[in-house]
Amino acid sequence: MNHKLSVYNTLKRNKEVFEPLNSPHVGMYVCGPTVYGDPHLGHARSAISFDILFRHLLHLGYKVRYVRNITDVGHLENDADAGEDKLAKKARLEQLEPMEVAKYYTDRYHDMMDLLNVKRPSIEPNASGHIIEQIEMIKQILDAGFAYESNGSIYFDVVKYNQEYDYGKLSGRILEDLLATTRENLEGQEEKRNSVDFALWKKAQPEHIMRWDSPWSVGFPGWHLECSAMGRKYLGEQFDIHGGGMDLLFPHHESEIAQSQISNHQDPCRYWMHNNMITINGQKMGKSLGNSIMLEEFFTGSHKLLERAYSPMTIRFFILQAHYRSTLDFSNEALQAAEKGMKRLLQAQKLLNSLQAQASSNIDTKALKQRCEDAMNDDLNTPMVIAHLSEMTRIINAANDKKENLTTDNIADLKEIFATFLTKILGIKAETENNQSQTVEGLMEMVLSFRQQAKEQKDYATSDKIRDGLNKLNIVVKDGKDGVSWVLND
RNA sequence: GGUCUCGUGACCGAGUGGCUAGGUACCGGUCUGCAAAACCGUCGACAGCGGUUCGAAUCCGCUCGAGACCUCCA
Repeated sequence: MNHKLSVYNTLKRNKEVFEPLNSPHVGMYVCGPTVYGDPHLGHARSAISFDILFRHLLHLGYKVRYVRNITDVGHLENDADAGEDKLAKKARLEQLEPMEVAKYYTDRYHDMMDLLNVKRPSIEPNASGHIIEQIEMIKQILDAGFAYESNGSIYFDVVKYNQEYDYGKLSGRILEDLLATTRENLEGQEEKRNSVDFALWKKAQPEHIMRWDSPWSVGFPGWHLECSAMGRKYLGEQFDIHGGGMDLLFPHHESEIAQSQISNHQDPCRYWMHNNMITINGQKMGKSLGNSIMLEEFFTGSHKLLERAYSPMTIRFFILQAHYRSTLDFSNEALQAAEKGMKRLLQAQKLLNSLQAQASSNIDTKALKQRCEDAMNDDLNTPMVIAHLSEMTRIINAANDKKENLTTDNIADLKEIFATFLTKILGIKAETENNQSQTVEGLMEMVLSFRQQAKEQKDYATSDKIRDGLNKLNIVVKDGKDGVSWVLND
């Protein structure tokens, strides 16, 4: 097994060699979506970033249990007691059962992730299905004396915690600063001892639909608790990797650490990994800013900022062209550049099957493969892998033009490299043909034979008419030196 | 206001001291009845100022600019 993988650990603010607690097993938890809205580009970035990690760990031979939750309860609208459960609020607006909304958007999320070729996690627990585990954890924290009850709600005592532990070790926050900079206009703070305290359990208001019984009140769990409870249940008191978007770093992940320290007497995980945001005109794309573009809008082109539709694979490749810890700026131009670049790689991969081998070569394909391995092992440097694949694409094309020699072994190596890195790890594959492709194939062959006939008779008026007509149907005819071919633009 | 991150050629985006990724666009070429596509090639940058160093996009300082978190957020 290759042990050279290093990852950037937010906790240490440095790259570290990855060493699992119980090799070859790896436990990995990633914060999943809140299912009260349609998935947008940001969801894709997080899911794809950790999909790459998942795939690479599998490639390295690890046995990975990948847990990604579905948040279907718990998030308060704000920290005030007026905070109505997000799902319930949405449900009221749409006159639907809360769980109906959750199911609908969970399915939507799955559909979009499938299109993006994101592997499904090993376990995908719902917060609503783990109320008992969450109550159990609250009891432990209460017993330890780090939480208190106030009017039926339970709060985590952050100030007390910070006297023995470090609330801020992950996010770099300093408690004094937090206490000094808390906003004054938030209401409902009177239940808390300190403004920084966060809810473990909230008593439900009468109009609150989603509610569960507990020793303290009929209510619902606080918003940091589900990940701690479900992570512990499925991965143990301490596991290897916890991931999520950078915007979850504080207070969500910081609070998870506090909860685990008290209930499990240790950090929940050893490596914290965070993907960066997607920006639009330099600003974070986010639901609250109202500037997010839904994934379906990309696939159909139905958004005013989109010049046209972009396929799921284009979106995936676009995301992988940037490192997961960098911000990535959206633009039509960048998307189209990604699309062309991706098609070029896929074309080269296809070309490998028809390449003629030569007796000797001065291309070192073993070294090229190692460079791809090294790039992935260096904190998942997917843009570097793509750069290497582009270099190989140039070589493949040159070999196809008889300007470069490749041996049988070279070609086999290249096939393996593309299959491993492009297909298996980056998860980039040719868009699936439509199911009528056989018919279309036959039709095209026939139409193009007519055109060929016209051309041979120098009847260019007819041949161009055929070509222009096909163009209008988004079929591009390509006259190459080895005959005619065509492609259906999407 | 506090904490932090970032500023790379027309655009996106790698690169933590010397060998100056990659993609797209542009331009040139190959191919072609023409065109498109495809392929090949070239050009092109490190926000500004100062410092450290034999040598800096890369380290340090300052200035300017952008952004993130501190409130639900991938």
